[in-house]
Amino acid sequence: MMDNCTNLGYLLTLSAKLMKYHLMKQLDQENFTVQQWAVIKDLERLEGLGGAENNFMAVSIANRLDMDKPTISGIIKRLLEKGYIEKYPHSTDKRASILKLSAQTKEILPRLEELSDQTVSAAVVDFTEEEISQLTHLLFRMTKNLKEEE
Amino acid sequence: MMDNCTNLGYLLTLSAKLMKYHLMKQLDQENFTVQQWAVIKDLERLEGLGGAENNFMAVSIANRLDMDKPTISGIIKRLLEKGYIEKYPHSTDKRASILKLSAQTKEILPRLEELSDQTVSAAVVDFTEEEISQLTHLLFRMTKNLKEEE
DNA sequence: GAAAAGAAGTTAGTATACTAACTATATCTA
DNA sequence: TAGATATAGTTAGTATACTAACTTCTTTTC
Repeated sequence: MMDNCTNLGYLLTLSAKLMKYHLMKQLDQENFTVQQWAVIKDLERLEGLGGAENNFMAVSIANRLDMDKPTISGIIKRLLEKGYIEKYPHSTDKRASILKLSAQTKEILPRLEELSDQTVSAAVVDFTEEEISQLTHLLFRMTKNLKEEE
Repeated sequence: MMDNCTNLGYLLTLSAKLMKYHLMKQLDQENFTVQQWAVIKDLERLEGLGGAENNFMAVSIANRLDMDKPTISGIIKRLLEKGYIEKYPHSTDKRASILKLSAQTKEILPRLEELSDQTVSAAVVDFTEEEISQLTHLLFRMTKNLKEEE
């Protein structure tokens, strides 16, 4: 039982690392990192839903993507520098900013989506639909267990 | 299909990150990082097998743990600084060093093992033996697919 | 046996993940 | 309404993951 668990921890870490590395290689073609893509993807989803401006604050993005504030602060800084997102003042909170995707980014989004999908597809190339569902379900439960441990 | 794949990528990354964070918290009690523990664990396993001295070179450890040379170089440097490992000259290759666990580290190993096992156990607390085997198997296949993509 | 190619490890740089501490602003409490 | 507490975001520091380039040494080639 314990041997299996140790192997599980190692395989989880290794598979996530390999997946991230492959995705990094793909996104690098368009000058994005994996984390930058995750932020872009999150903003796209929220813009599609048309939610309140508070959803576009750095702290909200950080919460949704399970990131630390200094981490999201740095990522946003670099996305602003690259012109991939734009920053607007919050209507009532002077501390906060509202972040939006730039036109340039919206234009390239389908391409990034494609690159991302290719990576995951390559990882499960020989999986059945049921196996993919199973893996997703098991990972979700694991995530839930770990979050409850906090 | 594509939605499920996107969710899979996200869950894989998230679960690995949560697992690593929990392990980090545990190992921090003994002033180890997750990567340092992985290196220690790898050396312990090899010392147990009593293999050739080449197995204890930095490049060999890097290969076994799927790490880059600069990365392993930095980790080993910090482990040496902490006194957790010791460095000896290679018998024939002046470029290389042989790395061994210090007595201090060997003493604390059972404790680190326990902390590590606790983390993984917490993640699969409500899993059956079969589910753990299944998850391990699916992750292994995913890893294999991604490595073949290189 | 000398030159070319390859390998072990390090350095420099960028991006991130995290803790701790900070500034400025908002909210809560007595 | 003033002081206490909390929050949004940033800075500083450490550790890591990666690319590129470097030094030193070993192996291969002609």
